[in-house]
Amino acid sequence: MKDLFADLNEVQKQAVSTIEGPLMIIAGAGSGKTRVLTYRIAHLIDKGVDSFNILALTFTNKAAREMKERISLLIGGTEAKNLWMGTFHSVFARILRAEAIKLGFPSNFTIYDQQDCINVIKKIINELQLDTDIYKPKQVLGRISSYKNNLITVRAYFNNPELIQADTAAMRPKIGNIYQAYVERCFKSGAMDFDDLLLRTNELLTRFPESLAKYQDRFRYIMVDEYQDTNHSQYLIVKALASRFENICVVGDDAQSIYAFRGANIKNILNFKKDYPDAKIIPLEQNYRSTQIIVEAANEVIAKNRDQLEKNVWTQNPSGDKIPVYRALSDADEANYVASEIFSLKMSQQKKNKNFAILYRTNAQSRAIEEALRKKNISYKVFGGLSFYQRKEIKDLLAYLRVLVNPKDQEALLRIINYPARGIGDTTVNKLIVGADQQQKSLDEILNQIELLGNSLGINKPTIDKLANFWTMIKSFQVLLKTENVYEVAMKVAVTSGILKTLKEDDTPEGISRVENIQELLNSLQGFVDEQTQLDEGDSSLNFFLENIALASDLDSRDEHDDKVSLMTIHLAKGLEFPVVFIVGLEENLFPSQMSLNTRQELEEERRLFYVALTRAQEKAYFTYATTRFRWGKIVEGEPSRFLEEICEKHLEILNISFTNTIRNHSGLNSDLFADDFAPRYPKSSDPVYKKLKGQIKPPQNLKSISNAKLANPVGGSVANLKIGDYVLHDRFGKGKVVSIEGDPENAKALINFENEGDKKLLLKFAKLKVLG
DNA sequence: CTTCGGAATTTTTTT
DNA sequence: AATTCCGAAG
Repeated sequence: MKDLFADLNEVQKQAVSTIEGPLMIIAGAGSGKTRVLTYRIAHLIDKGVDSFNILALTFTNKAAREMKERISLLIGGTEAKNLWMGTFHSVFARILRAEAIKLGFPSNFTIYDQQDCINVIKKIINELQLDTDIYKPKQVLGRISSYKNNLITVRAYFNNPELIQADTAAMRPKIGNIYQAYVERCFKSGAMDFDDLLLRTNELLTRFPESLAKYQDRFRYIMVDEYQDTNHSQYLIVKALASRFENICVVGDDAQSIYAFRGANIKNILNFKKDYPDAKIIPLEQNYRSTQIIVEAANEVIAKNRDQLEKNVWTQNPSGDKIPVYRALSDADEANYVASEIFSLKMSQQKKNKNFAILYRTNAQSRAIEEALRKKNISYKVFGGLSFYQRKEIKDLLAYLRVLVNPKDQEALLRIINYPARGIGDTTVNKLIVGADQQQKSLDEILNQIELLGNSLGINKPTIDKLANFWTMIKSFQVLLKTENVYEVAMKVAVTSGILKTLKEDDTPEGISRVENIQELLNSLQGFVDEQTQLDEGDSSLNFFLENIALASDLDSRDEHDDKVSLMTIHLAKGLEFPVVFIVGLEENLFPSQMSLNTRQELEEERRLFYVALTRAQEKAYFTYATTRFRWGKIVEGEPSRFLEEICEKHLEILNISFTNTIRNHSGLNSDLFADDFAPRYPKSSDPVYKKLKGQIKPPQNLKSISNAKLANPVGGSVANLKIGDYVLHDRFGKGKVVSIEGDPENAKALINFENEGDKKLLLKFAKLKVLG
């Protein structure tokens, strides 16, 4: 066993060796937090603590896996095997599987992702005959989610006049009814959403003292990483579990709290000392990651925030390069600058692709950058955005698998009942739903007896047969599942259901890629089976596979051996580090986001986000912004982000025109700003409620948007005379050859064969093509 | 019941 | 620009 203390500084040693009682480690950016955590766990085990009694909650599953590996290396042997490590969601999902029956859920409950939730809410809003302009499904879900995260159940909601009052004041008095219907429907479907995984865990621990005792006894040592981003629900779980032994160690940095929008409560970390008056607090302030310039610049920005714990992050590292600031003329220009900078650093300093990260505020920004990197043949990987498992074809096949595991999963069932098309239309589906409602049965129970019940539901004979056939097919898959492994079953499903056949009929590039995606899903099932069967206590059930997917994040698939530039949102970059980091799109209304300018709290979160972004960089950071950018199908003008102003100029290397000349005076926030945390949100004037109630009120004009007509049409003479056989250059698709042209001159479309992208049909008016000579 | 095409709507961040 | 929604024709 290796000497655990040899490569730690004094403060880190203290943090590692304090193992009893409550402890809060305030870990500044780059201060060796992960090292402390791993060593601390290794130290615990070294001191004779059974790894079975340790619970460590991390932010991603991948972080957990890696930490576990490192611990195994430190202590050797298989001691670390029993460690329970993972995200809140995955750890408690596992516990809930074992305990679900107590809560009235089947142990094979489904986990609904956000899209599933939104679909359920949409249906409810329609059924209640409410207006989806006022009750926007996504917003409603956000509201429900925040209730759940604050442990406000439906009953608690209706018992709380203040909440009802707040929603009524916001012109949305029916939120409670939607909430109620939503919870009922999830329950009937045997489904939990992400928030339920935490809420129901709380329910389990409060309603069943014996369960509480069991897990308190098991988890004698608890560690929570990224504590600043826990929400109230998570906070209560931790508190309940830790209350017996109080061996609770939380690690976090209030300056890096960036998930308030999904309920994270920065007060959890700010109030730790109140919860545990005996708590030791150890600040880790020495940064080992970044150059002095980067650390100082980051400190300058974060200092503008009012709500924070005092700390002083410093470094002994070399001072390093100034941070270049590039002012781009457009998003494409910005992307090209980044790409050529990467190219030249690779040449001059032998850097690898994987040494670079490009960080942005919104996923949509990746497009322009991808294009620029492709042009320079720099290989990259985009994280986040629309993930593999959210693609339609994947969700379709997964829906079949979900129904096999949990036939009550209504969302999945409705998704596949007529896909591929088998003549079961909306009319029939509605009859089924109404029938199920009247008879107090679930859809699968109706389908089980469809031949008996169909007539009384007003379904005609041929349709009954179709339903019966469909259901027999599902049943046959279920039988198969008893003897065959999940890969074989999924394969069978893909073929027998007709999914593969339907997809193969489409031979457009998109269609072909859909088939490939299905293939990839099948491969990953195969991989899952192989992996799980090799493990001693592997679980190769379909149920477990689906759970893994539901809770997987895109980051979990990150492979350090892959030599690729990483593109991701700043949120996703939390906890990572890269030698060179580009922070792009530093413009007002983009970063800080337009949506975050209403309250001081929101603006401060954007600033923390900036802090996170900058502190990812080890050797060199770059800032870029664009004066015009393609957004929402329009060209929009932008001005430099206020965050650039907040950094002392001596740390910056202004590459072209000084932004300080162009910067406006940011008076700070928009109108009625200093809204309090819990003040009810009154609808803004742009809110549809106002339009509905008071007739057409003009929304505030976006001052910055320029009419499309002038700029987006640089066709000029050249493209107007486009002929078949011409070679053209497209902003995104690159070089291509014109195959055909159709339509009147005003709205002419051209079919173009692009070298890298295949055939595309483009409207010339918008395509911004350059004809190559 | 299905399919197709035009219209409307949309953009923050995610376990 | 891209996705989703909706209505009409088949």
